[in-house]
Amino acid sequence: MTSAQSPTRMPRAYNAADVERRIYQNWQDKNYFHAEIRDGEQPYVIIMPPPNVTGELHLGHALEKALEDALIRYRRMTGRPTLWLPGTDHAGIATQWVVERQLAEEGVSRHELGREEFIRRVWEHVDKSGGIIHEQSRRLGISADWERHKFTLEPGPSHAVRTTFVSLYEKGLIYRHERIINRCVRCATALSDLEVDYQDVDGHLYHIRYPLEDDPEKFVTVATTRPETMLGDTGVAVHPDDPRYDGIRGRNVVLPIMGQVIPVVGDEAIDPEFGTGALKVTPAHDPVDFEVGQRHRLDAPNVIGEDGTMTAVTGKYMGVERFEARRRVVEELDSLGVLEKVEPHSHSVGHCQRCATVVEPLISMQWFVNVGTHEQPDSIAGKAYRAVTGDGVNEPDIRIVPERFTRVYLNWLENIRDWCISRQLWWGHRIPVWYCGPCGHLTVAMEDPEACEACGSTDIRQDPDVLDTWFSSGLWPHSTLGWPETDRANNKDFDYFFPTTVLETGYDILFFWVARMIMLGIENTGRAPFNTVYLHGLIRDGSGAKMSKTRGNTMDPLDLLEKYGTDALRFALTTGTAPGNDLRFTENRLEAGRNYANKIWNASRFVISQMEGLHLTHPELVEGWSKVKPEHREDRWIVSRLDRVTAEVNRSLESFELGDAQQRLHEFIWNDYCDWYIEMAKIRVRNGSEPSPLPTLAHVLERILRLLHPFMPFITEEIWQTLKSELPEEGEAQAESIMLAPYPESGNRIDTEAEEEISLVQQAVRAVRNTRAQLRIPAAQHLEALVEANGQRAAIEAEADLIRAMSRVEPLRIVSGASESEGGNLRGVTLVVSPLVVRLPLEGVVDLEAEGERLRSELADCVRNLERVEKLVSNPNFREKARPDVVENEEGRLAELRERKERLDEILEQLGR
RNA sequence: GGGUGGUUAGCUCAGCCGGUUAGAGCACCUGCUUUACACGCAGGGGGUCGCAGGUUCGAGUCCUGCACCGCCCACCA
Repeated sequence: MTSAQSPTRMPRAYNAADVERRIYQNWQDKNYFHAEIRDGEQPYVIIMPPPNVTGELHLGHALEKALEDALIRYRRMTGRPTLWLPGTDHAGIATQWVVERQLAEEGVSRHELGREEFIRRVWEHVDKSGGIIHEQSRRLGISADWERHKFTLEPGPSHAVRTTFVSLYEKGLIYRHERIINRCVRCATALSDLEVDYQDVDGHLYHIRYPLEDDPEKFVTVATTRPETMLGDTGVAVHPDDPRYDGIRGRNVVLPIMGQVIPVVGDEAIDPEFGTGALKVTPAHDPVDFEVGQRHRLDAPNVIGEDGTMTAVTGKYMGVERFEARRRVVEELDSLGVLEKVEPHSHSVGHCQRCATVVEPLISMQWFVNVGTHEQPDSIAGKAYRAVTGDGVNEPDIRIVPERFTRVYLNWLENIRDWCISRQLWWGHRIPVWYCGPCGHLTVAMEDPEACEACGSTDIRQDPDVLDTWFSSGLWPHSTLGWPETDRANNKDFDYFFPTTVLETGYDILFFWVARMIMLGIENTGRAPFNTVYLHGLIRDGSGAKMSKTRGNTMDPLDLLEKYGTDALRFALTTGTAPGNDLRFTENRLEAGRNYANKIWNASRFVISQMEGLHLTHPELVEGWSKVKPEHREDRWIVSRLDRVTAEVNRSLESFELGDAQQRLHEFIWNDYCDWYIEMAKIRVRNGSEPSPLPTLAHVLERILRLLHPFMPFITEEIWQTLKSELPEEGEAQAESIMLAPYPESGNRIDTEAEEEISLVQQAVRAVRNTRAQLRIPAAQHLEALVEANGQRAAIEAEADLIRAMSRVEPLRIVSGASESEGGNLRGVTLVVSPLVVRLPLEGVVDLEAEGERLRSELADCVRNLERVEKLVSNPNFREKARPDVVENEEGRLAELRERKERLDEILEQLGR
């Protein structure tokens, strides 16, 4: 700790907890996250998916925020005006449910409380716990523009909701209609098709006999999974061509229990293969039956009420809960002798996404958005469709990453139906429609009306329903930016930041949210709300199961960042996965992240300790780093590698390949910089030889920190600030914060010659180390070595110190070729790193017979390869058709293999003597 | 039923437009208190890239078929 070279400022191990809060506070205090409008510059904008107001941070949020923050920090560093706008969703049904549950504990229902008081209670809850998730998000280090935070229920977004409703109503795209919809009897509201989850349930198929009206001895047997609905049957349907029912179609049957006379109709929708081929038609409680009923003008009495109990229509069953009714109806049918049989039957049953109650399809008056079909050019669905496909002339406005989700999106639109947007809830945006008592007119208005706009009566009453939460979320990219105010003088944000750049979210809400934003965004603004949809996958546990509280396999991101550090968590979430793919998450990944952070910390600690107090002023450190090419070969090598990786990382970030970018950086930092370059540099540092490697060490480290900053913001800032204090007070590294420093661009310093020469040195060093390990020669023991340079003499001589130190050979003799080394007592192990030959005089230690064996097998390998490449290169087809650079590559490889073979032949010949 | 993804080292996964001897992390084996780091260093083993055809000078990568696993959507009474 207190050794002479160890800097006192940096502890031995990186301790994330010590630095994160302080750094984040500083970023916030300095207002770095706030986006400024800079006219003439193209902004980069991401609107954050708004979490539920009562939600708490989970790993999915952490992943989403890590990805978005990386994109945002990267663009901010490239100098673009960058906005990341956070927000919160009121989450109608979810929030209402939370508060209702609290009330239930107090033994009160919301109805007892009344609407006004209930809403007051919800606000109370929201005020208390509403900000939690964003407080938690801050721990992730995210650079969102908190000043621009929006909540769906605050005036701006609410005004957008109202404007949209009124405008769609006036365009005839919102209508009220009686329709069969999904109702959750627990939540007491209608649900959209998307809010219903289907699960296979083991049930029964009941076969029931309906006697013919005019011949009671005969009957039609129907099969159903829901016998209680038979109370509402108004027909029986069979296939028009089903010969079993010839002579029965067109006649009537008598509905058991109820005694009603209902017709047998022929309908194409009936599958003769299923059950008995006869379907009992309950138009009010099944979507298929509803359609059949419509086609044959059958009545559709609701026999199950909105509360899930049987209605008055059912007579003695009135008020009986629907599943109890099922039991009793089956019993009664059995006692009547019309229950033919009961078979076990597995089928899919819809459940409320929120509370898992079995949904009840029933006929009800609801509000819908008319989305039209994808083929209609001017329909909502049609425009949303063409935003992604293009219109045949222009390029599409929206690109989806990864691309495969484009088909999924289009496929959904191809089958879309009108969207039920009314919810029988209290928490949300109230539907701005007033019904007139006397004249029945509907007043739909921006301002709450005092009187009916048609007859002037003040006897009006507002629709009690609220809008689907996704209706307001669907406006999010424009409503958060101040739409409908689009005039620049009044609203610069919308004018400047819309359309947004990237919409990043999980693929699981592609339909719920992304599609709705595209539909409503285009409808309202005439433009696609974003250019790119970037989708991430789901986080799963180690065995691939979805994480859920009920499964008990969740991990709390706050615990994890406490234990491993935020940067480690972010690294763990975003590395080693491709866009849109699910991620199996284990603590292993976190350990790897923590180790990585520690590695960077210690490499930096070493470099900084060497620099302390020296006040280096080398040109590399002062200005035009990208133009300065260092003198030393290994310096040129690491700088060349740096420029390569810089180019790759930039390219990967541009194309949303964040995992790729991280992997490349990781490899460069750990292998090239730490394992090789720092070790090489130490030799010169120890020898005190000039020029010092310190400027290059510092330069590359500084660049590494900036390259890595979007992914690991805390540790990079912490080290950067320390490093900066040792650097000259001018140049790229002198921003106040690393997050304001420019993102590195690749310079013009790729140096293939240095890369090849250093690669030779590395191979030679590896070969010697390998030999040591195999022969169990202690690392401390020096070995004599002779290198035949074969054309690389200048480079090898220049790097001799390095080879000596890294492979611990001493003395090291360098000769031009084999002829010079003959006669020496250097028989032992011969290593071929063509064109180099490295000889280790280990006669006696190594069995010459075995050594010959090893070399012969190496030769065999070489020859096999050589033959393959020779064949390829001499193939006229290849020369003609392959890209020139590929041909050149193969030719280079051929030369290399020939050289290698020559060396091996030579050595084997000597050995044979 | 429609759509879509996967099958690559013991495990988890990268591998973009087809082009060196297929990679990473973890795990495993051997050695190492080498003063940045044992959250480490050095070295090593391990893959006929699901199967069968085809296209191509060349296929993990493209096409067809098959097998198995997964996800989404759908009006399976």
